[in-house]
Amino acid sequence: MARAGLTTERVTEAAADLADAIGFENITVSALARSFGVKDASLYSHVRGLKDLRERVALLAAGELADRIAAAVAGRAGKDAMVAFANAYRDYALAHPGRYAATQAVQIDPAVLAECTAYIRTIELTHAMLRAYRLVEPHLTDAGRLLRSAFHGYITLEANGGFSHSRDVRTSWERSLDALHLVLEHWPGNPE
Amino acid sequence: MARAGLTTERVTEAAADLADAIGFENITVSALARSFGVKDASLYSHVRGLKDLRERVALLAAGELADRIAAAVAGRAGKDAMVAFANAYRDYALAHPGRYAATQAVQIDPAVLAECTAYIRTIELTHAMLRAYRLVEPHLTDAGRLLRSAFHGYITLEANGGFSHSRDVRTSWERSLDALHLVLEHWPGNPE
DNA sequence: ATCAACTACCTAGGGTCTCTAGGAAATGGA
DNA sequence: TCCATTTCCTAGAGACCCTAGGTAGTTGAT
Repeated sequence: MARAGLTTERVTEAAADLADAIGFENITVSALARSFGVKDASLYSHVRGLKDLRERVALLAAGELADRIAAAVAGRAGKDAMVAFANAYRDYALAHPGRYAATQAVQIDPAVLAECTAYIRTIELTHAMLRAYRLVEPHLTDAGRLLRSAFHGYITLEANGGFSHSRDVRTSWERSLDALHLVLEHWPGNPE
Repeated sequence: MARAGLTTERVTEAAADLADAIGFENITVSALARSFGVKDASLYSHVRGLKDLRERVALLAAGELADRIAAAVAGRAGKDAMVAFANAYRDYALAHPGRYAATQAVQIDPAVLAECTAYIRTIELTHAMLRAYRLVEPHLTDAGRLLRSAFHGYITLEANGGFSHSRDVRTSWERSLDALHLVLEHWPGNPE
């Protein structure tokens, strides 16, 4: 009886790959076990259950996303940083739809979330990226929320076919980034 | 054997209510049957299956949402219309989280979508609402996409607890609408 | 009022999935 | 080599989706 060499990490990563392939909401313990050539029950030694598995995929993806963003914004400032942030975000989501869906679809246990820094890092990176725009609180928070909303919303709608095919999405996205840059420079109520 | 009086419409509506109560992704044929005091198999006379049921809920919700938006923007123009649109959208999503999730989570069969006007109406309403800003194509399309993205993203993040609790979301939302109004008035590349 | 046609709902059952309990086989260190 | 640990197994309960085919309630025509 040769062993498959399962570990929590390997199972999580395989689940993430599976999610990218067939959609996050379609991953099952059974399908994952099949992909390892192993019985369902075997996975329960490495993962508490489906919910736990999904949570792990979400945390994995959040970490990867934060890494990509961090690499993209490093050494940049102002509009340059904003565009790099946005594109890193969008590229990751389009390249890894299942992983990205995980970051959004999972309601993370607050206790787990406090221990994991991936989500917090993304927010911190957002604030750092906004630094050059010299926004003061509460405008900094408001602008950060709008930016993340716009990024997330755009990618979700794009991935779900919410845009008609009449206009190239890439170009449209870039024009939206121009618009967001403009509004960050002239945020209503923020002292010049 | 008293009858429950099931019809396709009543089943769909009950499913939508159930979705609002326990979450769209948690609705099951079994649970729905239980809520009617009926066996699972009985529902299959009215609905082809779970996929069909979810699709019907999505179309129901899309229609309701379009109605709310239409009522909100009627007789308004400019920023007034934009804010009314945004608030109608957000209020509906927060009041009916399951229904709203349905409009996003379901990949509608293109053939069905062509017959149903609800989704198209929302896009048309967006363009009508933007009329006062005198955007010319392709800026009109780009701005419409950014707006819908921002609305959708904001609501999704808010509903999933994506915002820390340090700043009031309602106020933050209103400042974001101010910002979006500003950018619509000065859309980059659009002739004044 | 009765009978036929239709519809609403049923029972029965197969298949997939989650998850638990407890057992056997591979692995690594003493 | 033998023991403890870990890895993977079999067995089985319970939930869910869905089909096939049967029964009972309702409706309309006669």
